[in-house]
Formats: sequence, C-alpha cells, structure tokens
Amino acid sequence: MSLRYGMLGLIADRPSSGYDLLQRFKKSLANVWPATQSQIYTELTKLAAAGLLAVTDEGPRGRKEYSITEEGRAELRQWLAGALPRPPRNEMLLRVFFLGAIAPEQAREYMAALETRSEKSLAELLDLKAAVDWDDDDFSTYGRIAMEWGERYFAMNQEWARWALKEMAQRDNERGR
Amino acid sequence: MSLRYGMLGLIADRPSSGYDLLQRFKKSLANVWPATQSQIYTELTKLAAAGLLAVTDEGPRGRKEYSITEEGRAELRQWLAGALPRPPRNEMLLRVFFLGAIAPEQAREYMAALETRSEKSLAELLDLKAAVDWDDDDFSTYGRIAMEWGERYFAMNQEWARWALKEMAQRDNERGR
DNA sequence: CTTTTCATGTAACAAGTTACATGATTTG
DNA sequence: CAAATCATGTAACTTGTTACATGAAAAG
Repeated sequence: MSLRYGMLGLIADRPSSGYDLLQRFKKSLANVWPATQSQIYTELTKLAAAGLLAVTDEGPRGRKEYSITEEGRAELRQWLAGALPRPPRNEMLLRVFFLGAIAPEQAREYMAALETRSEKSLAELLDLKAAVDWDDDDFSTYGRIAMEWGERYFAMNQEWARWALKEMAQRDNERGR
Repeated sequence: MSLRYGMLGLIADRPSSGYDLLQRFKKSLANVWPATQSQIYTELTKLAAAGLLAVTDEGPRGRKEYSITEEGRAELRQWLAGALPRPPRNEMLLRVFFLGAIAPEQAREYMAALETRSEKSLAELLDLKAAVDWDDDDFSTYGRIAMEWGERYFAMNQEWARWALKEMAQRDNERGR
C-alpha cells in the first residue's frame, strides 16, 4: 500500500515517467522502500485510472510523463497525517532468537557479519551524503533528516553487534571452564 | 518465508500446538515477527506435510502438539547459516521524505508522535525485561541480546526524533525572518 | 448455565516478487 | 550496425491480512 504513496510523493515533487520513477526509487528510496519495475508500471496505471495522477506529456518510445492531480495531493496528505505505521518485521532479529540452534562459532559469524555490514552501510551512506548536492527545499531538508536516521541506525547496529559478540564470548568462556 | 523458520525455531526450543505457538508469538516475537492465527495453522499443516514437523501428542479439543524432526532442524540451521537478510522496508522513514507536502505544524506533529512512541516502546520493553525470568539457556541468552537491540533502537529513535524537531524548528524560524 | 478460553480450520483479498515479453532510440 | 539505454506492459507465484466458521472444555 505504501508503494502508491511513495510514487505519489515523488511525482508531487516532480512529474516523472515510469522509467524516471524506477531510477528515483533506486537512487533515493532504495533502502527505505524498494520498488520493482513491474510494480511501478502496474501502479501507475491504477493511479491514473483513479484520477490521482494524470498523463501530462508524451515523449519518444511511448514515454508517458505523469503529474499529480489535486485528488492525488489530497490522498498523499491524508496518508501523511494518518496513524503512525507499525514497525516492520525484522528477520535479522528473528534469527538472533534462534542462534542457539547452531554452533557457537557459526553464531559468532552471524553477528560478525552484521557488524561488518553495518559498518559498510554507514560508509556508503556517508559517501552518498557527500555526493548529493543539498538544496534547501523541502525534499532536501527531509531527505537529510531521513539520512541522519540511517547514520544513527547503522552506528547503533554496529555497536550493538560488537557488544553482543563480547557477551557471547564471555558466555562461551564461562561454559568452557 | 521467515514465518516457517520462526515456527521451527520456537518448536525446536519446545514442542507446541498451534494455539501455544500463537501465544508464544504474541508474547516473545510480537515486535519482531507478528503472526496471525490463520497463518500459523496453515503453515503448521504444510510443515508437517513436508516432514519438518511431526504430531507427537494429541490432547482434548482436538489439540495437536508438534515437535521438530531432524529434517526440520536441518532446515532451521540452514536458514540461520544463510546469507544476511536484507533490511526491511521502512514506512515510517518513507513518510519523512514527503513531509514537505503537509503544513509544517503537521510535520512537527508526526515527528513528535514518533518521539512519544519511541519513549513508550522503550518503557514497555524495560517492563517486559524486568518481568521475564531469565535463564541461562540459549533461548534466554539470545533473547536478551535481541532485547538489547530493542532498547538501543528505541533510544536511538527517540533521540533522532528530538534532533529532527530542533532542525525543523530552526528552519521554520529562518524562513519566518 | 453462561462466559471465557482453548482449539482448529478455510476463503477471499491485497501486496510484493520473479520472470517473461516486446520494441524504439541513442551512442560508439 | 551492434550494444546500451530507454520505455512499457503482463502473468504466475508467494506471502501476508481479514474475515468467516465451528465447536469442545473449563471456570465462575
């Protein structure tokens, strides 16, 4: 359901074709709300049929550029003002619960991989942050706020994984005695 | 797909009926991997048909108790040792990107609600932590590690939301001038 | 004897993924 | 002219949600 709002939000910022949207999803929303090509085109048709988007230009190779309508804007605002979304399922944590089912060494590897990935993700995010040319429009402002969340999130994960590895090592030691 | 492993993991720890599983999901995995009654019973049937679980006891009111089989254990281990899961979609953050589409006051309310909820979730988690009687078995050990993640996560979210509110206020002030 | 809890199951729907399928235009 | 990029669309499948449907046993 959020896909449609992601699309509405991007198009509200700037009119786009399906292809444009696909690139924009990849570039700016990949880590927040991935979308596939197939999904985007299907939803585009539905949104246009519902009157939330309208084709405002056509280009070569059948390119259709969509713009948001007033109804679309209203729908977007309603979503933004709605009840807080519930936190998503977390497969990474689910696995942690069951780490007792594998050998301690393998469990350690899992946590170590999480630590490494968090570190890498953080580095990538910082690169991206440096590469983007930040405006002072709404989209940039809130984009920076979202990015700040990512930085804090990855840093937290890294620290937690490191802490967990220590806890696990300590427990293994005590057992060894 | 993870549902089945969540079920396998719980049953590996202790044989359970569908009803038991439903309670256990609610009690310990609700925030990590919610599961509905309908899903659980459907999957239980499939897992038994696939030989990953077996009915090892029957009680009153048609109660069937399932235990994990060796094949089931192997399947669980394989999942645990597999590639890292990708981070989930994040609707909460997706909304942040588009906060420019509503009035500043409403955007402020959204962030304030996030802050409040994080604080509340953290408090609830700490209550739960105090209520559980922690063993030193695997399940408790990794349960505590997962809970630690929750604590850090909610704290991080609260701090971030507070920071974002300041950023937003500052920007509004600058614009007002 | 009434309500709550225990207990299981099915069906319709919504959202997301993967794979298939096609073709025009631009660039080297 | 060959390859890359632009551009759109459909179908089958998987996962998850909501609602429907039923009934036995325990507790007050």
